[in-house]
Amino acid sequence: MAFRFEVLKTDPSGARLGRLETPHGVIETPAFLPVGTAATVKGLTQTQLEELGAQVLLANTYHLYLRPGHERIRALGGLHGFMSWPRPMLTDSGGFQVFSLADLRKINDDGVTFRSHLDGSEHFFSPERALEVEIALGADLIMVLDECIALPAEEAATRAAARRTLAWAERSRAYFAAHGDAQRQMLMAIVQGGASAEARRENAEALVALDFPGYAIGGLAVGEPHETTCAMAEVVAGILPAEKPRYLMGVGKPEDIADYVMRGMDLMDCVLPTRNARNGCLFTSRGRLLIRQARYTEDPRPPDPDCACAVCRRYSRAYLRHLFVSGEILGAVLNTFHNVHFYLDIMRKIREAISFRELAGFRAELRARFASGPE
RNA sequence: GGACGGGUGGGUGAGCGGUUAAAACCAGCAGACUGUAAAUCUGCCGCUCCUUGCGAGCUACGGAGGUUCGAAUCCUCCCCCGUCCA
Repeated sequence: MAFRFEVLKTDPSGARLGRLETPHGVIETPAFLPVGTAATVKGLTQTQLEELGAQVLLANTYHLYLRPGHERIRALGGLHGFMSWPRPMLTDSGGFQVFSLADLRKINDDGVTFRSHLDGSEHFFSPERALEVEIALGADLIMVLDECIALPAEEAATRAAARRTLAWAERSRAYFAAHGDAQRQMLMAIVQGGASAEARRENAEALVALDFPGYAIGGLAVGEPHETTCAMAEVVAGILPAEKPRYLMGVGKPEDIADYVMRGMDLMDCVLPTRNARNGCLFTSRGRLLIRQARYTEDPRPPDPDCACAVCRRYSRAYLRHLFVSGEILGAVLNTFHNVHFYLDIMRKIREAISFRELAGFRAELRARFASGPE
């Protein structure tokens, strides 16, 4: 059995400590996935990611299909061989691009027609086509194509997107049964339903009936209040089978992550640590630190005095500010290294807290410190 | 000594009679970023005041005069800078 998920321990809060076995190794959950859309976590080498303890990376089906092309990647050893990443990978289907590239696509029940942001050419993605590409890419965990809508949304639009996502999940399952290999890849369904508890519940129940080996919750963290995100995660978690992994897509802010874990989430990914790093925002145990600010010009302290990462052990705020302000590429690298460390470290501490059954206390402490502000 | 071309806000540099406190870019200051079209985007960026308003006053386009209802824009003189000719 190539894939096996096991819940080792639960916390009174609802958090789960688990292990997900994949063909490329074990993922200890809850886990955070650094985002490597174009087969690279922008700014970091694979060696650095290994040092940081990244267990699993996310890449993007749509972007890699456009460039360099999935067949090319297949011929070069799949995603793992191509990018030289020995550990587990997950590919997102392109469903998020339905949302983020809304101006460049048309959608109907058959699938999505994208106009490439690279050269304007048209490309049709159906649930089957997305899977064909994902099978070629060869990630361990692969996602069904879904329709991710913007929030707030009308109830009718919400339900239509959820219904379409469900129909596509069914087609995806059939296609994967015929063309995929369940020993090699785990196909995960995505629950939609916007900010409507009723739509979420209905969608989750229908998807559970299709018996996927794992489930994701999509369409959240697109601008709605944190309470809504939590409420939706909670509703869906109550329906998903306890013995299968759960992936909350696209979250979240550091101070919110424990809240999602407490709703029973096992996997999470987010561009915040990497994108914000490139834009000069460092996450520290005492909140966000905008390295460009004039106050750090002569500050000899490390970004986060309580951080043990290689950047904080070696470099000052003054130096990182200089690099950022000068547009030096090393600034982006060091900031990214620190931020990814920060996220992975939070998850490590969360796993530890669950094993001691004290996640609620850890969460409260994390939030309070994070809100105190740097200095 | 002569002939041209120039001197604009922290910098580069538009404007060439009124809608110009003065384009644009850079620098500076601040903010945003949630399954990455992002090393991106947004706001502020002469001074002072307040009832913070598409508010009021002041100062400003090398210097001094002048023309005009009105000048960074036109005229005169002066001072600088560049290129070329002696």
